[in-house]
Amino acid sequence: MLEPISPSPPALASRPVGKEHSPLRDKVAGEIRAAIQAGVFKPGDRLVEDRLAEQFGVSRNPVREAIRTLASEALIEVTARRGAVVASLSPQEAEELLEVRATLEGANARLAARRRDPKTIDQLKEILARGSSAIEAKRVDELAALNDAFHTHLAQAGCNRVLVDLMKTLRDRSGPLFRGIGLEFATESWAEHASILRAVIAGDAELASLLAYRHVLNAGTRRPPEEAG
Amino acid sequence: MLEPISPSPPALASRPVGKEHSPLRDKVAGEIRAAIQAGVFKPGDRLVEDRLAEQFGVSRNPVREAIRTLASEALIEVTARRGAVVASLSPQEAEELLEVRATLEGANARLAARRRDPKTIDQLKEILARGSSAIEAKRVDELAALNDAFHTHLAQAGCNRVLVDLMKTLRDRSGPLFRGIGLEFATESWAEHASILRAVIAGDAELASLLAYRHVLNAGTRRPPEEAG
DNA sequence: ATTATGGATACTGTATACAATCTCTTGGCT
DNA sequence: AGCCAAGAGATTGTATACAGTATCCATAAT
Repeated sequence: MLEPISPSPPALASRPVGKEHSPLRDKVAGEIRAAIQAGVFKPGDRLVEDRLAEQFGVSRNPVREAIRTLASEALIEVTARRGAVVASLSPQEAEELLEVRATLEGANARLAARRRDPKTIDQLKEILARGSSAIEAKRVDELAALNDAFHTHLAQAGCNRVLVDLMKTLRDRSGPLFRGIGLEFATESWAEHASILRAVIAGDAELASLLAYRHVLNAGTRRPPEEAG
Repeated sequence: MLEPISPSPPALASRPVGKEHSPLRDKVAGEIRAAIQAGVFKPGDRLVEDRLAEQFGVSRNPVREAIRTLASEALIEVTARRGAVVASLSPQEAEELLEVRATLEGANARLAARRRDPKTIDQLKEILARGSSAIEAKRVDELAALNDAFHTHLAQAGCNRVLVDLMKTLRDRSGPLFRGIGLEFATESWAEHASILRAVIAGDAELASLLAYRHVLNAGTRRPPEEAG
């Protein structure tokens, strides 16, 4: 998670002839994002450029560019000449965020139900099944990834790229709210996923929209206001 | 628009002791943003770091950071090792973008109607009146700014900061679609603003939402698919 | 003519250096 | 003891340098 980023995955012999390697700023941004999602970097933690640069084995420049990107995603908060800290969600902000997410998830579910793309629906069924198994077997740790997969594929089913990108950003941003969720919560949440998918398959756009909207708000209310900013 | 950015507005004698000056990256980002909105930089135009740095009288570093920010806002498109170009909106993308904008404007109008903040409503009335005058006097050039002001204040009336920021970003992003609008279009659009505000004042949340939603979509359909990407 | 090939040029990616500013501590004063 | 000031250290802001790629054009071969 916090190890140096080799200039390129040293695949075979030596391949400094970068061909399909992404810029360091992207790798760094990805690492920091992952660290925030995983809770390695907690809300309020300072992100010191020198420190990050050293940890990743790069210069400060890619780090600074990564910071700008993450700031635009509201995952971190940057104050001029004072540096960046991991964003905190005040109860107020959390509520606002969930309201917007709910609205967009609702709009997307409506689109998905109108479209009913068989391929994507099959993938959603598959994910749903895997989630159910995980819950039955009480493998809670897998559920965060499966939840993300479900929402990602549902977004794809809506087939609106602007919406896909926005929902992903908002989902990442609201991530800290849902870390370390219990089995009980996960079960309810997963049942809601099933209902949403049923409505989508049935082509019931308004029901799908309403269920998706409430799914997000429900998730918020199940979780008491915490993580003050 | 494209003149050098002095390290700080050279107010009095010399004030290198920066106190309330913003970083160059922000000024540069602002300048580029403005240039895109104003049509000085057109969709597809390349943004060469060296060139920008020289034009603004700064080094490439602030320019690069500004580019990351603008890329996150989807105002420009960056390809690794190939640089940045001003974003183009394909008809498909434009439609998707307007659908999302309409959804969010609708959600926001609903919130605004529930809240009915007197102060903000007064400001909206004022803006509406000024726009009407401008239309009567056929001062079309003022309308872009007034339109933005109306939507900005309507967003404030909704009182959801997440929504405010998102809608602003999407509005900027859809800006190129509405450049150089005719008086006829502006008149229709402004009449819709009046209806929305009436619904908000009446506290009719569902009507306000519907009108705001349609207002955005109407604006899109009045304008034939153009600006291919 | 068309397509390859080579190299020159332009541009982006990354690192390093220095300046400006902030933060925190130390010392002195009341 | 408590508070203000000065200075040292830490950190961000900006500029510059160089390396790695991409792009373009001239030239040559088919």
